[in-house]
Amino acid sequence: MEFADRLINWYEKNKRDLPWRHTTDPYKIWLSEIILQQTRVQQGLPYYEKFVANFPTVKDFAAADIDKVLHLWQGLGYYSRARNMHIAANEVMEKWNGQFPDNYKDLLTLKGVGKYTAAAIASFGFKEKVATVDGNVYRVLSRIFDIDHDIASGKGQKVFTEVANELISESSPDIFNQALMEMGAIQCTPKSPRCEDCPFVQECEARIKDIISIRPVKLKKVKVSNRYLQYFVIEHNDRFILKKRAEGDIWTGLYDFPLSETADKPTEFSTGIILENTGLEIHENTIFHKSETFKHLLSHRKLFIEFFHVKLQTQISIPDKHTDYQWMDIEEIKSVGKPIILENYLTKYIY
DNA sequence: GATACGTGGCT
DNA sequence: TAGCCAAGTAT
Repeated sequence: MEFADRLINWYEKNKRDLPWRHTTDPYKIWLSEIILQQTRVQQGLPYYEKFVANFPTVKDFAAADIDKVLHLWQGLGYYSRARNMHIAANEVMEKWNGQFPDNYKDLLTLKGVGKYTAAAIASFGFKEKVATVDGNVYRVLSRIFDIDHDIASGKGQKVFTEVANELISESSPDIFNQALMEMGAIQCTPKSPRCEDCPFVQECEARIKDIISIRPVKLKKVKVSNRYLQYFVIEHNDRFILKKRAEGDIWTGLYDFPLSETADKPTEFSTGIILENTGLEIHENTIFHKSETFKHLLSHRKLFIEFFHVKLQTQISIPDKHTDYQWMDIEEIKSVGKPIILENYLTKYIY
């Protein structure tokens, strides 16, 4: 039997029942694929359900308030995905008359839709014969065929894409793509792959050479650096000062508190820092509570975060130069997207 | 091509 | 613990 047929045969017997596998609606395929980028199925599932329920069509998504989109996305990470989806939804409405492009090339023009996602929508939604090449595919193909190209390199990605497009099923490219990724997800896993009942155990070159643990080859190593943040949780009459985070840094578009960042671990609390960074006159005796230091890991940063809860005795107005600051009550705070570490703090000390 | 961009699970 | 990884894309 051909590679594709054996793969699909395995898939039909072993596949998981996932909601986006019951639709060919390109909008829902798009939703699921963006959500699943760099994200485990178990983490993404509830978000998919939420987004489908809140925005049944791309028109609903396009018309939504970006703050609502980011709130729904809260906790999923890589928030540019949500911002780009909002842009892409509007592109679909304006440039494509509300209909998703029906081919790989045109799908690629949508914001946030790269090679993988364009191939996924084109094949799952329109049965176009184009291979989806994701982390699972790299792993499965690198092992079965002992391909030792670095998967982070452009050359490597080209090679894997060519191999996948040679293997892809003529009649069922969509099922083939699902099957190859499913193989990587539940059979040919990064650690402790289930080789015993793998349909390709006989010819898997990495298995034969006993080099499974070093396939795929991934050379790039992310360097993690530290950042030290001090947040000022300024309260008056059950309201708090929040600000929307600007472009060009982590958590763009989410809301957080006035902030002081230092290059090194902060040694002591300084009211001067608050004044300098928030423009707000705060005094030592108004500090109601200083939190423990929260450690928060991003993929490329290690954050050390302290929260200073300040209860103002008299109302102050926000200085003119801080137009991005605003007073919000608890209900408003709950309605906007925030970094998960802020949500954790709020749940522990404020809500 | 290198780097930025989240969060949570697993070892 | 620290590191790796999970259906990537933009710049």
